[in-house]
Amino acid sequence: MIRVRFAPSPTGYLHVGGARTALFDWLFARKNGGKFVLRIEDTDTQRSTKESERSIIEDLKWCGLDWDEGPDVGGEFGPYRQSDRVKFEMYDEPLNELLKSKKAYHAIYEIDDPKKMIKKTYSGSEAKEYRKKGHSVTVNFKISKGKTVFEDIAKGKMEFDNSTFDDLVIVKSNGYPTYNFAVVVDDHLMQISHVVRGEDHLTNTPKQIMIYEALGWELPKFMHIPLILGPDGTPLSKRHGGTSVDHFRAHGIMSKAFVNYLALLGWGIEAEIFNPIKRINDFRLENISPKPVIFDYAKLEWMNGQHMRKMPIEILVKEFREWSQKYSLSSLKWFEEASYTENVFEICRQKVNDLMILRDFAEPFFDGELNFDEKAKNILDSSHSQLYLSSALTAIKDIHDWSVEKVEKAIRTVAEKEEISKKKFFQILRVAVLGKTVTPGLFESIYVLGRERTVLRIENVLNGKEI
RNA sequence: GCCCUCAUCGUCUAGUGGUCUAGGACACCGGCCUUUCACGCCGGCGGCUGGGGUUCGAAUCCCCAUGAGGGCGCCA
Repeated sequence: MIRVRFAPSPTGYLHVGGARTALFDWLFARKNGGKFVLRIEDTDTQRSTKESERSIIEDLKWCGLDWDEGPDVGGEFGPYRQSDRVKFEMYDEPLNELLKSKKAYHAIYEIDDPKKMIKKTYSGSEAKEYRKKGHSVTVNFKISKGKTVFEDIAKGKMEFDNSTFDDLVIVKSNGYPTYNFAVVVDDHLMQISHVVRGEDHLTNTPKQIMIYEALGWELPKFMHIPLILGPDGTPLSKRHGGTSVDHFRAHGIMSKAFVNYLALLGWGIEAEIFNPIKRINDFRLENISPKPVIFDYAKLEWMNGQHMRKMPIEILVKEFREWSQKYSLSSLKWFEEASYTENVFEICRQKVNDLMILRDFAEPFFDGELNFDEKAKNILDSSHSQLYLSSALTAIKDIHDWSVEKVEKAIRTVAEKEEISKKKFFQILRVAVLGKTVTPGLFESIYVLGRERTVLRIENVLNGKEI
């Protein structure tokens, strides 16, 4: 049985690198009919927060991932939060075994200097005495002599000389297990068969393997996937434009496109726009590129646009509604007329690549005051604009059989009759009707807006203070 | 400093000893379309990090150098 896990620490938002790792874990589990488990590694009592755990879970779900076992869904190997596992004393037995076999020892530190070790002891009672006197005491794992060798699925044979490692703290002075100890115990108890994680854990692996061996436990298979870097080749950070999944969500990237892009980063698949979930059968861990990848914001944006234009319009509207509600960007009155909304989105989606810009394009189509910016005001103030607009108004009122073609014909006719350049005339009309200089196609816009709204808007401009 | 990993256009990649004067996508540049902005279409620019080997033949195999990333926490 293949069992993989994603084990984030709830100390911040879900990072795009984490999301990609989780995606690959998930893909691997699903491809092989295995189990995907979510485990929360919150042994850092200072930095872990419930809010962070909540948002990580939400973002993972947003990415379309689901798990068979986890803190929210339970499972037979629970609990799935390390702090809970501490409460259940799940780390005590292996710890005592290491102590008993003298593969780990209590380290006693100077009272005023918790960095300076003054004594090692195997006696638990002696350690207790020191603790009572105010010393910090940790349990450290003894690194043995020799070499540690393992096979990494991506990188092949890995060999480490144990002398390059120092003894490692496995239980902190506050009693909590450290990462390197907790992962080993949990992965073993949860019967994880494949540890697929970020490359930042590569050199932790030999340390963990030594613990597995000291406990006489069977090793899982390991695979380390490369990290994601920013456009300048340094680790992806806020200064590059955002690193969290939430950042991209907030900026109007859609789940489908985001996951598509993450999958493309490193997955040697002969496709560009695709749904990773539908390509599970083509997924192989061995195909994942072994080199660090640079996150390309522009390509993600392009990909988002591709998905926006390809998806059924009602899905787009639904995604937009969820997005705007989550980020409190608009009210529900926008969506009262479903078919009108779909028509608006249909003409807007042709020209934008993310939900944020889609919102800018769609906004003027919905009821409310038009906000004319400087550029728009200048166009409305240009000579004879009033005259042109009243001609357009008359023409629009006279159109029979409202259609895009009829609208176009009527407007072009006015331009010819008034002997004004189409470019100029169309801009005046565009601004009068939508308040902006950049909009979807003019004729489509007027058609979608409908005669009533169009007429009203032109009349508002003609009667307004603008002119 | 020590240890580990990686190395094809600016970016993501195809390529696994001859079919490579290295293919695709994004970006960029130019053109077309055109009512704005885009989308779309067409075209262009652009790469095997360097040096040694192995071989009749190397982007592909080996070694060294260089560069980049990671690790060396009572963080994970």
